[in-house]
Amino acid sequence: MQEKEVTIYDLAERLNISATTVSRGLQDHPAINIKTKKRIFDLAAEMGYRSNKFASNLRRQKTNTIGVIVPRLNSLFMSSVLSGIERSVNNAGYNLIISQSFEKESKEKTNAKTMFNNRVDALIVSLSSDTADFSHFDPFLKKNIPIIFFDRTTEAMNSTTVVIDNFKAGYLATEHLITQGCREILHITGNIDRNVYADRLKGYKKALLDHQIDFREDLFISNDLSEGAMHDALIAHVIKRKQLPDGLFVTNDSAAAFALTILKGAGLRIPEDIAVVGFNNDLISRVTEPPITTINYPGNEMGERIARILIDHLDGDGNPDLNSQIVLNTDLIIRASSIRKKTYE
Amino acid sequence: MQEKEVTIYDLAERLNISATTVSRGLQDHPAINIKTKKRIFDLAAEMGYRSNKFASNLRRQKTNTIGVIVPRLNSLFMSSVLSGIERSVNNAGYNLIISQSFEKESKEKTNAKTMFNNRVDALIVSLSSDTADFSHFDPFLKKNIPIIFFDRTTEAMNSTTVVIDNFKAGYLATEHLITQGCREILHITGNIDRNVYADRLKGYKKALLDHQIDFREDLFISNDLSEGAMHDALIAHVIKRKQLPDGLFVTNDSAAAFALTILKGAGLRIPEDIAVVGFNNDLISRVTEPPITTINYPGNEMGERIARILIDHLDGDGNPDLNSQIVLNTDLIIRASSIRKKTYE
DNA sequence: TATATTATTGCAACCGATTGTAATTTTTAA
DNA sequence: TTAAAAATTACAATCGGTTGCAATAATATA
Repeated sequence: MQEKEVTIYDLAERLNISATTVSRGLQDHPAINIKTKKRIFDLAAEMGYRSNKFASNLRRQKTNTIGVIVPRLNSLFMSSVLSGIERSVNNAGYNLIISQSFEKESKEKTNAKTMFNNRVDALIVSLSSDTADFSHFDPFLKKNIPIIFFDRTTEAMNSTTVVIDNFKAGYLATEHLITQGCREILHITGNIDRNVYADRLKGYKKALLDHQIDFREDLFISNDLSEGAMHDALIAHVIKRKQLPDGLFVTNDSAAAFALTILKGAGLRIPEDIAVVGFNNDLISRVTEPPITTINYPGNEMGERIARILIDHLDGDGNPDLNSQIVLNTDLIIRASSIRKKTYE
Repeated sequence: MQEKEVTIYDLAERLNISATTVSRGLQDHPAINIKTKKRIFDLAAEMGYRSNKFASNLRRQKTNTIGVIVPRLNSLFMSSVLSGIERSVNNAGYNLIISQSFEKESKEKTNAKTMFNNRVDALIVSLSSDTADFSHFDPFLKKNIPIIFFDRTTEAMNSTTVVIDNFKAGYLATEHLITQGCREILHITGNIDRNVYADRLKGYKKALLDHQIDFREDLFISNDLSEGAMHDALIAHVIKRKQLPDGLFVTNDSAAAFALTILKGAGLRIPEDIAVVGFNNDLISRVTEPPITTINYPGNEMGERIARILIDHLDGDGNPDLNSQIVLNTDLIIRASSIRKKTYE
């Protein structure tokens, strides 16, 4: 039942030419006569030939595979990025192996090892929130396998990074809240060892500074952004203590949506009591009541950008200057969760 | 700079034994003396040896890779399933290649071809919504490569399928609305050539029947569940025509959330005017106002189940009875979007 | 001590494609 | 018509493990 696999030797035998010629013919090598190529392709199609990637990889020491390690797949942002990467990379003849770290350094290390053993030609990484040690990427560097970090990056390794301007985004979000009359703006974000959160925080602080508002430690919370964490943060630290801020800037839309729900559950009005701004422009930010003001995060564009850089590098002559810092632009998307002043006042 | 790759021949030479013994030693072959094994492992670690999967795959004609094709990654349900699959499959020493069809048959076909050429040991598929032709799976069948369909399945190929009881789920959702006093229940779902939507529709119809409510064609809409489609469906067909239903059962939570937002935007009260039930128990169903009653879809469990079946098959003696139909249980999760009667009435 | 068992290890072919170099054929130039 | 140049094609080694079978070493049995 199991059909025998067709090899270039089978094709060669049937065509009375050498396997070499078949191999070159299939690769459209210029040295092969066009008529011969046609005969090869025709027979290959007829016999249902498929190239054996392992033999090819083994010989060429290249896999045409790119590994991706991300914290999680389940956000609109992440799947947009992946979508962008996949499209570009596929067109260039590469495959993707995708894995999730589930925000854990240990899983990220395991994934990296797997990618390494699978001999990916390049690695694309968005770091897990608690990754502090980067030694799992050393093997790639040693073998000159390019790594690109995006979104959650690090300066600890000087690879290429692709990010948005998180500082600006944090600034815009905060300034918007200030413009809307907020003076006590709570900022809830992730592990500030991560660039994205650190930079947003810097933007937040700068906006406060520029508007003569003092930064207050008690208006800054760093947690894992889970529903439970948001609940604890808002209920225990804010609501029960009657330290009601008048603005809330949360570092992602899911967490912002949790926050919104929790605050409403506590009887607060959004945006009248507390104006809320999220981050990412995930679907979820548009279906809450009120919909959430957020930062647009151009995932697709980011993905395509990443792919292009890698492909140019891999298909080019591998020039080693693969450590540029690419910063994409972002915008603020204003929705009802933060509008407290008429624009035509 | 580029470090030379260490092979079993390097190890063999250093240990003064044959490559054969090294190979067997690394595989923990019983014929190899335990002391020899230790020497091999120690040296391997010291020299930074890594197995070359291509050479191994080439020789063994097996890749230890499992392919996954899904419509999209960006739903809590899908990423739960993948998470479940990945965990189990990783433990058993397999890798995953994941790709998205973006709900398009053409992309699904391309993905399938890629998987085939990458010689995955098995394929896991949730069909794109418009896949009507299944010939892209034929090559797998011919080569006895197992395929498991989950969620979006087909009976056109007799492979193993893993699904939830969509009929029951549809029934429960509908009956719940009826219990809440709804009599004109609009059902919006996807392409009913797909089992999931067809079965939910059957459940919907049966529930109506059991409660002496006639099925009305005008209370059934099949579309692509996008925001635009929901908008068109609700605005054009329902609201403008003043055919106000009193219940709405939407086949996934994102679409239900869109619907909720659109209806509220049109001035309708949920659940007083229209009670709403979604499907999947995605995060989004919990943050709308009101939160949406939905069907719990145990993604993780489904993923682990799929992985177990495959691994048992692959690691076992490949007994060919790989065409069972597995149906997982589901529940209704009641939230405010559908509660119109006090439970203690 | 001789012989039979059992435990270890190694030889050599093989998986299927790729590629430097050489050989052959075809085309062009003299 | 013949030598030189260009176009095609083929030989054979190579990539790095894997595995059937033979060979050798160690241990047990008579």
